[in-house]
Amino acid sequence: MSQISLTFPDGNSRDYDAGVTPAEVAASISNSLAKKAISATVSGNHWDMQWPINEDASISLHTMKDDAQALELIRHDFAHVMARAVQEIWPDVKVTIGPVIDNGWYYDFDREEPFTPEDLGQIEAKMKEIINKREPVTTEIWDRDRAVKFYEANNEPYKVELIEAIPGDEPLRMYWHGHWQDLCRGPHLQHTGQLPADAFKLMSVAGAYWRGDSDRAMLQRIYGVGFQNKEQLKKHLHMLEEAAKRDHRKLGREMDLFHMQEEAPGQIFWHPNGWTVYTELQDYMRRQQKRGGYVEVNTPQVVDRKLWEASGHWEKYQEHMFIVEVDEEHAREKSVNALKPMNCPCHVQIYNQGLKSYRDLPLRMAEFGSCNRYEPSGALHGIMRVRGFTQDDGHIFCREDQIESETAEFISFLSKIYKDLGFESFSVKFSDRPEMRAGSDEVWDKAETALLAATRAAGIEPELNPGEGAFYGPKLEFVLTDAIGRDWQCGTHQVDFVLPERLDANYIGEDGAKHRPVMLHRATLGSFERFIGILIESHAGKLPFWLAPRQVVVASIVSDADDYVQQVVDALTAKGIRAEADIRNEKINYKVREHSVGKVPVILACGMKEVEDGTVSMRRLGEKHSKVLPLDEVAAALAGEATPPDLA
RNA sequence: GCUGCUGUAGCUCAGAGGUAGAGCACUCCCUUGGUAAGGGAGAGGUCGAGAGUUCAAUUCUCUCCAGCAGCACCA
Repeated sequence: MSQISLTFPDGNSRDYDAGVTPAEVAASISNSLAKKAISATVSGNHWDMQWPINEDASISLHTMKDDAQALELIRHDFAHVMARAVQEIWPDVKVTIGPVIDNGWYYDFDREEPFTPEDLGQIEAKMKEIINKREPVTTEIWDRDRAVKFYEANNEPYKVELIEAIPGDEPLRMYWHGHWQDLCRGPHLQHTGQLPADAFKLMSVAGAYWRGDSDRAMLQRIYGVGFQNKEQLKKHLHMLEEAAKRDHRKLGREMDLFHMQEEAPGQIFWHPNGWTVYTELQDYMRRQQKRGGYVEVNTPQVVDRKLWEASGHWEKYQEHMFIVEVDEEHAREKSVNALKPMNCPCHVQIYNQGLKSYRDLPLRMAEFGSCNRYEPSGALHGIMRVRGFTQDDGHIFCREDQIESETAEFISFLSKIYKDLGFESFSVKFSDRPEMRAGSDEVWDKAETALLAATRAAGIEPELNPGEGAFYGPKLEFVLTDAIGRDWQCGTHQVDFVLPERLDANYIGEDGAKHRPVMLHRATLGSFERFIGILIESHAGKLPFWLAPRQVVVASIVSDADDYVQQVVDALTAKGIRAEADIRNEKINYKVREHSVGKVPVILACGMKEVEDGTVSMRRLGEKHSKVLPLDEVAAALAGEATPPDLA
């Protein structure tokens, strides 16, 4: 038998017979390592303890102390054990797939009856039973025919379909967890007893389409979370509880920012506090846009379907538009209109007024564009996904050779703004051509190449998001995450060769001939609604002082200080600070508590001592102690903090 | 839109086949209190909407509406 050489992390190497498994390698080192080992990395690949190694390689053996490998294996094995538990309890349930995700795993099942929360408890108990049996995990390679026949015999149509979708004729790997088996790429743990029976929890059941296709069967998905030990599980569950406190829907109520109600689903009633945040942010954006060389415009809300047909939106998005029909009773002719679902076609209309010269390009046109989209009911989510919203929209009409510089400029424009708003880092995704699209492949090639090159030139290597582009062009998405880690697209930058063509936009070039401009669609915040939702969650309601709707509450400790409180409020207001008096007949403790819950950043308490000395007792949100300071000093300092970052 | 769950006072929630309760918030009174809830009294609800079963429905059934989680969608 031929020999191979395995190199260990410490640089030493040893010879083994070809076909040696990591389990045998571990055993050759020590008994305890053989027991503790969970998997190996062999020449960079995560390797099952049972898989043979046939050539020279580097090898490192993993134990539960190696977080990345341990968590992957634990969660993956939990998924299998859960599926086995489900089939042991309900043998008629059909299995599908069960991947590892952040913090845990899920597994999709086909079962007539829905799983209930009580079922989850039963499944957990069965899982613990399986884990405690410490049964070996074993693997075998099968050919396709055998696997297909096996699953057909076991009445597992989803597995048959999965196998048939695997290209080529490669042999398939099967895994056994005790007597239960599943088609699986692996790797897995050595035996079920390596799973921490006290470090997992089944979280929820939800529907999910088979293969992510809404035309196919709706399966039942069970989500679980799993960790190396009980403490980490506890920590995770605690983190979820804390995250729930940052939910913008909850804080929106506590801070009296906005509300929503049945009569206007997916639309927001902004209260004075929330509207203060909104307008403060809008003022900031307006200043940024001016500096960025944009001209601001405004366009109609109700627009005849003819324009949407011309732009191509009618065909693709008709179902998702609010339709406004005007009948003969109201007008001489019947017309069908749509509430503007986006601003681009309207901006082209402005562009198309008068002849444009190449000297006019790039033309950067911005609008705080109010849009309405009839979003599917299930998509609505607080103020993050709504049916009525305002984009900080903009379209840059430019020449092809300006795409790169305009993209670079936008990325730096956006980065500066995100930084000002407290987001030092964000992820960038590049989405290319979707299946249903307008424009020829040549045009798409051109647009994708240009956008990607420009992004890389700006020093960003985006994550690829295949097939997720807009119907008229590829896009960059600037993604932020909410309190519990859900991703939300905020900023976007899209290259579009299609709309200018459809809506016949052009300019006169240096050569005196007509040319087609390129349109760059871009939004920085995305929509004020979503961005404010993210802002609230990421700051846990403690907005930066300049954005805080109520910046200072001046509270009297005794009623003899009421007049002084009013003087303090006046002094702060004169400096542009949003200050209000609280001279209610309540104890200072009560006032402090109430305004802390309301996330007011600064409370200035005034008793007779402060009245006599011309001072205030300042307490900042979250701090335990207060400081007595001269009023002038406090007013000057707070005025500085109240200045937006771009004006400071 | 799909699967599942939920809908009772402004908020958080309890409740039962015989037309409802708590805490906080609100109003009034007492209290002038030094940094996260002082005390008392009062007011407040077509129990999401509609239909059905029943002597009787807020409670059971169905339909619709809205919300929550996930999926699908996201110009």
